[in-house]
Amino acid sequence: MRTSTRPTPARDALLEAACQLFYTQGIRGTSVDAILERAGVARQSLYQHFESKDGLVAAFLNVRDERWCGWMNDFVVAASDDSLERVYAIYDFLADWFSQSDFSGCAFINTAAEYGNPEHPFHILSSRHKARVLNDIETLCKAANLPDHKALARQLALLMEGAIVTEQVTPGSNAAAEAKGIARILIQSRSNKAAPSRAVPLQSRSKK
Amino acid sequence: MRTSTRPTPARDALLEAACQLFYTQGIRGTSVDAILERAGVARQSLYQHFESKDGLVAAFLNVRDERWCGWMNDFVVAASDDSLERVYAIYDFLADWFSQSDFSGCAFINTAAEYGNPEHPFHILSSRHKARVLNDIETLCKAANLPDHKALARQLALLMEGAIVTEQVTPGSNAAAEAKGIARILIQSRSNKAAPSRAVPLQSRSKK
DNA sequence: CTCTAATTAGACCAAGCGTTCTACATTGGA
DNA sequence: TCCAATGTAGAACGCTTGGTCTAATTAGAG
Repeated sequence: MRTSTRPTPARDALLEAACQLFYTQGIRGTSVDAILERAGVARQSLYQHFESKDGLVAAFLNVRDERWCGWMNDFVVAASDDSLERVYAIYDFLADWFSQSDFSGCAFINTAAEYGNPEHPFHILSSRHKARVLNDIETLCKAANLPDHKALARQLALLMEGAIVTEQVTPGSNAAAEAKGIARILIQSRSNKAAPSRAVPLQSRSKK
Repeated sequence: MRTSTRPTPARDALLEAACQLFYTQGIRGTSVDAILERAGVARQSLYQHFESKDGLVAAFLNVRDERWCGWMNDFVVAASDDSLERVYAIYDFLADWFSQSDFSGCAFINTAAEYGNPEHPFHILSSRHKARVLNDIETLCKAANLPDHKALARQLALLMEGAIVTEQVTPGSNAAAEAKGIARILIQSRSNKAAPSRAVPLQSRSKK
């Protein structure tokens, strides 16, 4: 019998249970039995749709990547029409995320922590996800006409990581607001630097 | 038979093996057997000196906390006599750490990732460690006479976390230098803010 | 020497793990 | 109606896990 990749009720339930459990309990901390119970699905169904537990993990990481990037992009687009405000909205998105009751840090940071070897397939998926996020942030910075947008995006991404783990290790530390404050300083200092004259420009570069 | 807490060759070997393996492979990813083999010690010795695997984990987290903070403080003290330079040296310490062949991120971030529940004893130890680190950074900022040193320390700590996970998930990303660059901007922007006049001060605050 | 504590080697155990297998029920199109 | 796909329930397998037990050996202090 071959493992089918087509979506079906059982497959969906498994993937959904996997998303919740792998994220909140960790991968090694989640047993196949726990997933089956949560999904309310027979043992055989798992191995009908996925090669193994590891196959289910890979599927989880892929949908998590897709969904998370979608959440962030949807949020910043909904947050404002102004492209600079959208950059700042990244950190409002974080604050929103952190306040969710099942927030357990970044699934990909956690996965990279569990599978420390950078050659491990799961670790590779994690760094690929981070590359995509960086790319999305670059796009936002470019849209806002921010100078040196690639370097800025790297800085903003680092702030994001810092906020995520700070809030994870020490919940309630308001790390999203902290990161947003730093981002503001970075962006303002960059705008100043880009100004041709030695004096601080009095009018702001963006329209509104 | 009672578990002895006094240091002895076998106990030391166990703790050392635990430090290496728990750090690089994760806690759940390290079996008792693997520790015994690495320590070159009999099974019984483990349970003579530690209540259980979890007891050994707790011991590991405590010595890791002690050692890591010691490493950082020793590094910044050795780096310079100038108290401001010592603040910046935090990120040189990170670069040094990242370049070590067994670098696997922060043991405490990893532990908090593995044990997501904030009530879990290991998670609590992790956030306690981060509180100590924050305190050490505060002390450095205060020594450098930096205005609003507690708030600044929080920012610098967030940068540190960001650098650590960035380098962990994506090795070779030069995250320590990136974080140091941001720290420089933060500190300079703070110094400007503290200056009484509207103009940018021309002479630097530190002597060298 | 002798007592005591530390250590060793390895069998052993119950529980959990991921995985496979068998057997049966449901269902929807050809 | 029949077929094939999809599902269920649950036993079973082989391996690993953390932890216990027994018995023998080592080594330092009085």
